[in-house]
Parts: sequence; structure tokens; C-alpha cells
Amino acid sequence: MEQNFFKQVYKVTRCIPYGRVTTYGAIAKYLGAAKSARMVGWALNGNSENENVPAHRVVNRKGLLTGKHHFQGTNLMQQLLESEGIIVKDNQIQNLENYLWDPSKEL
DNA sequence: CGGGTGACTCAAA
DNA sequence: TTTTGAGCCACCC
Repeated sequence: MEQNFFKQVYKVTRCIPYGRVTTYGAIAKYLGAAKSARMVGWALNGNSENENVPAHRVVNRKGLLTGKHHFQGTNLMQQLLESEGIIVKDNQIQNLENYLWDPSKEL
């Protein structure tokens, strides 16, 4: 039972289904820290260190790829999403509602 | 110990 | 309409 905020973020993120995305706020809320969306991003900053976390499936509330600049490449994040069938344009996910995966609802 | 920063979000001016 | 401010909390110097 990980009480570590980070660990939970990794776990939830890892549970994101293929071709789906979620938001920092959704994860934070699921973890009981709705106001701490920043921590979710901060947690992902470690990029799971040694965990295999698909951080590219986590975006801000508007579906904007705010964290893409933290990825290795400049467009790696977008390409990963597109490779999963998600349409991304101008650093923003199109039809976000169609892909949005809410852990508190579907997990 | 204190201050600055950040992959966020909401609400008010 | 856009711009600010505030809340959150972990990490770094």
C-alpha cells in the first residue's frame, strides 16, 4: 500500500488504457488531492524514474500537451499519442472528451 | 529554515 | 475578452 503520492500517480498513470488520456486534475482528485494537480505533474517530472509510466497520456485539463517540453524530443509526446490513435494538433488533443479516461470513474 | 519554482486549476478583476 | 491572483505541496539552493 503505497502512501507515496508519487507512487500512486505512477500506478494510476500506468493503468491508463491504450489510446486514452487523462488529466493532472483527474489523477489528483482520484488521489484525494484535487488541489494538488501540480504535484501530479511534479511526480511525473521524475518520469517514473525506473517505473514504466506513460506520462505522454497525461495532459492538462484542456488536453494541451503542456509537459511535452519535458520529454526527450520536442514532438515525441505528440507522436506517441498519435501512434495510439489520438489526434493531436498544435500541442492539443482533439476530441479530448472522446479519449478522456477518468480514474475515479473507470478504475 | 526560508524562498523560489513548477508537466495545474479555478475564480475574480 | 484577457490578465492576475491564489491555493497546493514537494523539491532544490
